[in-house]
Amino acid sequence: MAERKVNATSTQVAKLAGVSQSAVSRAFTPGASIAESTRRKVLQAARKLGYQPNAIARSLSTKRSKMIGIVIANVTTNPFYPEVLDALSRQFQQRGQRVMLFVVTRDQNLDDILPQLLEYRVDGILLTAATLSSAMAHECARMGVPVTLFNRSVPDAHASSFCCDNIEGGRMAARLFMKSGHHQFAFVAGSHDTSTSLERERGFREELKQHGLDPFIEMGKFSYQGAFEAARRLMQLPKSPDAVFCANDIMAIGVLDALRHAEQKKVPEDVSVIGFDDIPMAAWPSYNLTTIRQPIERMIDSAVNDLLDRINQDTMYPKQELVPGDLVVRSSAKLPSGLSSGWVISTSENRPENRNV
Amino acid sequence: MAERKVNATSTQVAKLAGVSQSAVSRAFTPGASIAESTRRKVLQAARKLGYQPNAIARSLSTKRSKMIGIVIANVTTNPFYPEVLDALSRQFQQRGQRVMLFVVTRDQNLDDILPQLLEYRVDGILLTAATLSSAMAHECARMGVPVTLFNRSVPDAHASSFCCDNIEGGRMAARLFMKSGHHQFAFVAGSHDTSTSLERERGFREELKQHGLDPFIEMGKFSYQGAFEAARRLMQLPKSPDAVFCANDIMAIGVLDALRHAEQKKVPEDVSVIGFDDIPMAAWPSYNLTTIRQPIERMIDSAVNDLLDRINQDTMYPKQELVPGDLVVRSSAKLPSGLSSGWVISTSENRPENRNV
DNA sequence: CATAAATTTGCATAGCTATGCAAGCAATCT
DNA sequence: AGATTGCTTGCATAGCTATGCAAATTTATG
Repeated sequence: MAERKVNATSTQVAKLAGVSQSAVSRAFTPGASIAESTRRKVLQAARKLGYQPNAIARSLSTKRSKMIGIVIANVTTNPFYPEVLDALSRQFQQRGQRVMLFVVTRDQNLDDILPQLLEYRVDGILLTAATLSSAMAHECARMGVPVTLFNRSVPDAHASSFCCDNIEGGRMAARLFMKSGHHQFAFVAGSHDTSTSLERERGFREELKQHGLDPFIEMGKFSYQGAFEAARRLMQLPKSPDAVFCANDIMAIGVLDALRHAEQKKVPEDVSVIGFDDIPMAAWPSYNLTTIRQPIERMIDSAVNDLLDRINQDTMYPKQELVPGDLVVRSSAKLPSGLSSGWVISTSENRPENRNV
Repeated sequence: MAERKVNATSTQVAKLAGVSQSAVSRAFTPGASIAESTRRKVLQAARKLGYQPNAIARSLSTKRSKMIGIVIANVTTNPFYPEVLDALSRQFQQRGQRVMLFVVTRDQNLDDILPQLLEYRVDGILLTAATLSSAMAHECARMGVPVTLFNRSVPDAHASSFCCDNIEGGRMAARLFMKSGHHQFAFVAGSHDTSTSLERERGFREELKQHGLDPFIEMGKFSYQGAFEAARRLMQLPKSPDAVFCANDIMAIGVLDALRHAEQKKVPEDVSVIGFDDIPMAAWPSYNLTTIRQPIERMIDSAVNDLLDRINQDTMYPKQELVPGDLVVRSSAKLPSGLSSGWVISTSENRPENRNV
């Protein structure tokens, strides 16, 4: 590795091409004022020297890093989040933004890591499965860095937020259970301090309450294993539930496995299970999970657009958006008469399941 | 968002603290020559102005961005990779490096995206589930940016590479199958141009060949769905296999589901299945997959250490490391006499399965 | 107390690119 | 031909921090 040439600079390229350093800069700036002939000269010299513009220097000069900070949690415990990360990364990439990534644990304090993003002068911040302290929200606002929350509702008006309509999702689950004649209901929660879990629980509860019903609640810790154990506890109850709604799919799958393999229950004959998210595994024949689908692509599109818009015009106000989820009917929950497996029930239209992923 | 203060600079802090700009810089540089009393003055002024050092400017000045470029694929199709990403991100974070992330598809050409990393002057590059053209390897070497491959063997000597011993893994699978009296063997490949799949196939083949045996090969496209279909094709064969080794766990799970739900086969009574990776799902009671475990943490540790070492001393040569995998015995493959489920067979020791994740 | 040694400080500059401005130039119009 | 217009170009500087070096200050030593 002897030759380790030091990186060429625009000045060196300029010298070789016989032009000024400004010309080199302009040759690499789309839309800059430069004659086609000199641009060619510059590019040729650049190629000869292996020159590549220095994005760090550019960032310093333009005060735009073209980097977005993404903070994400649960990436190994819930397949929904790799899906989100993939879509986000692809979108930003396509819109000319780089991604600075932080993978955190649910209990990790963001107040330590947001400063690290701000230090690099990211143009915007996107938080997934993570919450924002209001001190930090304020700090970001002060630095003029817009923040968007994905899948968490917003603590104050300093940040945008894009969520699935969790409350309505919970209601849909409750309605489906009731229509198909269940009697004992249960909710397997993720945690007691996460808006997604709380809201799904609330919708579920409220809808049941209108019929004078009340669900058991068990804690599934947002994990397969936690939900597995929660299901076992539920089955110990004197009046064990025949309808279990879970705060997400990975927990629903844990519940299914516990029911079938540890409790000798048949699904959906003995117990019906509904999840939330519609991760790819939900469609596997081992599970065939009835669930509320979050329209990831649409949600991500909105979130990315909002963030980039707010980066480009700092007059814009943060926005809160609620995207409706779709009930995907498969066979982990008993069907009411008139409904058959393989249908997607959305607020606007119903259609056979036919997913392109 | 009226007040959007412009970010404070070290010069402003210096003025307020009544010291020079250099003093401010030194106050934020661990180990710099500065009196404790002035450091306190500086920090106090900094707090008052909400000053935070500008990492972009620092990078320009020090010629170290403290950023690592990570390129990763398959993040939604194989749970192994979220696991890898999580570990990598955590490790780098802990060692004071930021992560610039690119999520790619398997067919995407890295030659378009590596320049984007180099443009930001990342200190090093880590590629996972992605291959490196030798032109790009050369380019990185020329820029003095070390590259490490994770889970891909190396195309030339310009990059380090950390892999599980795939060939030996394939051999272990073949030996287990043969010891427990199987007769027809099959391998479900990922793709024909990926070193992991090719090497696992090679080990499997070679070991069988020593006993005059030869496996069927089917293509599973590195996905659940692809392997599901591959399994169905295998079962159409006149002498359908009773022992199927898959290039990874997610495909093994696809095969299991196809056997059970589409082909009415019992596992392992009719067909034995072995996977590779030991993703968390492999331990779920629905699957109980016998598999070759890749020791992720150990591999990541080595890879991260190697990369950081090469960043700090450019005299070091790239390294190729092969980490042995462990055979994890569960119940998706018939057991030879004397072996019981729940054991981990490694090259150095055998022990009951007891995993801390 | 005087001197040597060690520590702290500020000055000046490097690191690389983008861009406002004025000057240069060619093309167009009258 | 002379005046206008519009495009290109280079100059000079800003953007923010780190650091070698010499000067200034403090501490230790005899």
